[in-house]
Amino acid sequence: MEHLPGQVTKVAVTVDLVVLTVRDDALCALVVRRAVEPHRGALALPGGFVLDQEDLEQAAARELAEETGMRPGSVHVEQLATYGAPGRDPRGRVVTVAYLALAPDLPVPAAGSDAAEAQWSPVASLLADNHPGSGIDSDIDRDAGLAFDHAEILRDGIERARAKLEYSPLGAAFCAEEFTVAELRRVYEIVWGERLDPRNFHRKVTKTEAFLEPTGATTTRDGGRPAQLFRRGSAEHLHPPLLRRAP
Amino acid sequence: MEHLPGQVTKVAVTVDLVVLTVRDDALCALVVRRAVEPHRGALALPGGFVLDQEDLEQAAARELAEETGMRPGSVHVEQLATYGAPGRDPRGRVVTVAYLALAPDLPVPAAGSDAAEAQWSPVASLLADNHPGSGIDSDIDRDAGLAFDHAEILRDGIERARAKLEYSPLGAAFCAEEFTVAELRRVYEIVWGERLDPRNFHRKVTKTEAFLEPTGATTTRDGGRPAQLFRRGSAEHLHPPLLRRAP
DNA sequence: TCAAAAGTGTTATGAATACACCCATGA
DNA sequence: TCATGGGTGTATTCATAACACTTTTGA
Repeated sequence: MEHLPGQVTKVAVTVDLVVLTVRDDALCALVVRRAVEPHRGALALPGGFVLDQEDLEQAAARELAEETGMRPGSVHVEQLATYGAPGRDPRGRVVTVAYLALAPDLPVPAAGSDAAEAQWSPVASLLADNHPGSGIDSDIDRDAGLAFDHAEILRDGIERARAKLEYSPLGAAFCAEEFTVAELRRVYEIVWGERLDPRNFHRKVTKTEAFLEPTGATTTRDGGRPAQLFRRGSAEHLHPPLLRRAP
Repeated sequence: MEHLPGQVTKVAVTVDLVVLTVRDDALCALVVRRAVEPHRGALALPGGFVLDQEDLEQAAARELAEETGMRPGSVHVEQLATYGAPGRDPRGRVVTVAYLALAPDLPVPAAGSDAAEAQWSPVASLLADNHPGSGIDSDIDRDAGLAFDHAEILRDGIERARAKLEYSPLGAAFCAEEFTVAELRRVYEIVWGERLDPRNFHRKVTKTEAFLEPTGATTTRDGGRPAQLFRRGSAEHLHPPLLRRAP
């Protein structure tokens, strides 16, 4: 069945994951410390090569499980974009398909995985104008920013997540199975870096059909008067959208 | 410099183009008739293999020029998504990075290109439930729907275009360099398949800062009272967005 | 003079904002 | 009883929807 023209360039394909969560009042991404060259010692997005006979989506789910121990069930995963500049990997031509994952703040069940220690890191510090790690000279890349073009990928992932909160119910993907309106609001505030009025937010998300599904239970874990607990509703879109100040 | 692990699967990478325009009151896509197997005789999206040392964006621009003769300047191109299911090309593992292009209704300057005849075709007929062309038995695939998974790619491209009209000034990418408000409105109406109030639409697009740039000239080509001609403005976003009925 | 489309004005409706206020709990 | 956050009510502002009406052309 192999009838591809012989001169066709063949390239290695990887998937890379932008796994975001909200944690300690900051938007955080999952990163691993690279154990091998290139960019050994530098931080990078988790990812790896796509296997033979493996779908891209599958590869992303597998890497997510392998490198972070997360169960696909509790995490939203969607394709982000593909990066294929010829020089992006010094080892040769590598095209990477980036995926965006939104996860609740579970303790990284890292232990047991064979990968380098995965850890949550605030995106602000990951992107704080470190030099894009083109560590050709130095032997080890510690503190040189994200490896490869992963800073660009992370930026794109964050922007996608921010935009999605406007018109989809995916903010809930950052919350536990059951959550209060205030917890969801804090997700919005942290992802957007913007204060929202608690009362108007409450009205918006509770009045929008099928956006939230009440569980009947309440909690006082946030202090004050008991708050209703909700699950994510069946709505796929938030219409009309909940807009940020100005994009 | 080649230090990729030897057992890494290498795959061929193509770019495929969803080139859309508005033409004869219908949303149309550019398709080519395949001259070689697989799916010989079937319609397919224009595209081709990414060359050695070529960026993905470059490859998309090159294919656009080669297969359709369009100049990049007059056409908006953006990455759409990547498709890599193991069985999507019978010749072997091929991952395709799809690009979305929005073009004005130029006569396809096809002549002179070495590719198969490119032609505009209404998307409604391209997607009218033909069997997804898995033409294993038949020798020639004429009238068997789009080749490969191109129907899925086309659907994704159309949905992206529809969504983008809501919050970006890209509707103008379907118009000539200079256009009237009514011409822009017809783009919206045809892409969305929905009637818009001419007067409210006029107000919305002309009052939004930097969305349209008046040229000073007028035209009567649409009949009736002369209409002002505009160019696309410098705005990158349309805020607040111009929403469809219900997504 | 008429049809046709451009463009303006006006009112009504609906949603977001801003904020006063009451409610229910733990400490 | 008091601090804390949950939740409701309401006036105001802003944007869109709906539509009457005037303007400017070609036929």
